[in-house]
Amino acid sequence: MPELPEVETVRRGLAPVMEGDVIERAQVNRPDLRWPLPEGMAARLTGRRVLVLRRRSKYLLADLDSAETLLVHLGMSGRILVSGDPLGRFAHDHPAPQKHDHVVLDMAGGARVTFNDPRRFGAMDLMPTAEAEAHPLLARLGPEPLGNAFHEGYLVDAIKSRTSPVKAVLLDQRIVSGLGNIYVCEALFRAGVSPRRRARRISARRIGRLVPAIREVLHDAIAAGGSSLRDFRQADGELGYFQASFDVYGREGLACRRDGCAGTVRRIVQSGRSSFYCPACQR
DNA sequence: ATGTGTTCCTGTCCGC
DNA sequence: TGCGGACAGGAACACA
Repeated sequence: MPELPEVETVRRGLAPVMEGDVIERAQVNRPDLRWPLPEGMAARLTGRRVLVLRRRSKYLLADLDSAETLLVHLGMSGRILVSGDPLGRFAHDHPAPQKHDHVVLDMAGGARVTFNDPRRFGAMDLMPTAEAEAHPLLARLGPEPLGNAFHEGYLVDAIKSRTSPVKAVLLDQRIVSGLGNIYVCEALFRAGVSPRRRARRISARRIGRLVPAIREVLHDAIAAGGSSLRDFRQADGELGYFQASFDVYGREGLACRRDGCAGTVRRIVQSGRSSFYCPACQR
């Protein structure tokens, strides 16, 4: 579910109530998500001050004053909601507990941070802050798509041996980290590249269009507070609204939105996932 | 090394 | 209303 823009939206919502504040109480309602939760997680979080809330790819990282870092991944259906914020930035009252509220953090300042994940594809872990980048889930991630290390020369080199369709290659987090099914489809549309095209068969010139297309669609989505399909919410419970700007994702059978294009958006399945594209303007 | 299919889990939607 | 099947924003894992 949440891709980079949604995770960044959550981070921006959580940072004002978590950074600098102390976790007064940590309630852990089940022993596992995708994997077992770390040993003694509740005790290791209780009384700890959150120094910084960072994002790496689709992971949230909270650096604590115990020199440990809490890693959170939202999987497909994970949500984090804030309530009870005394400064009025979020709902003042705590809502009734919901099914699948797996972890609840009460901050000393009054805010409550609730992690809810029906499908439990999400994950949490705790590690020494100094070893965060070496964590197995983070160590092999490719560059951030919005960072300086992601550029035309890098991408040309990274995919030059890849014979898979570019759609599958851009979903590979080792190539570039943070894209998911929606934003790969949308970026390929903006760049005019077919999701079916073999990665190594894309000219450098067209890769030169793909890189800014990826950056732009992510920037646009972050500015819109992410995309809300089914269950994504910003930390304050509001819906993101980027889904209204989708050109192809979920638009099977509808008219291509590019000016002057008479094409119809198609859906195909590639390595088990839906791809949406306009066959008339993506080559 | 690279490519592909399966799997984890719950919920929703659509057709009958 | 109920039931079965398809599908869902991820990504580790097993195996060709």
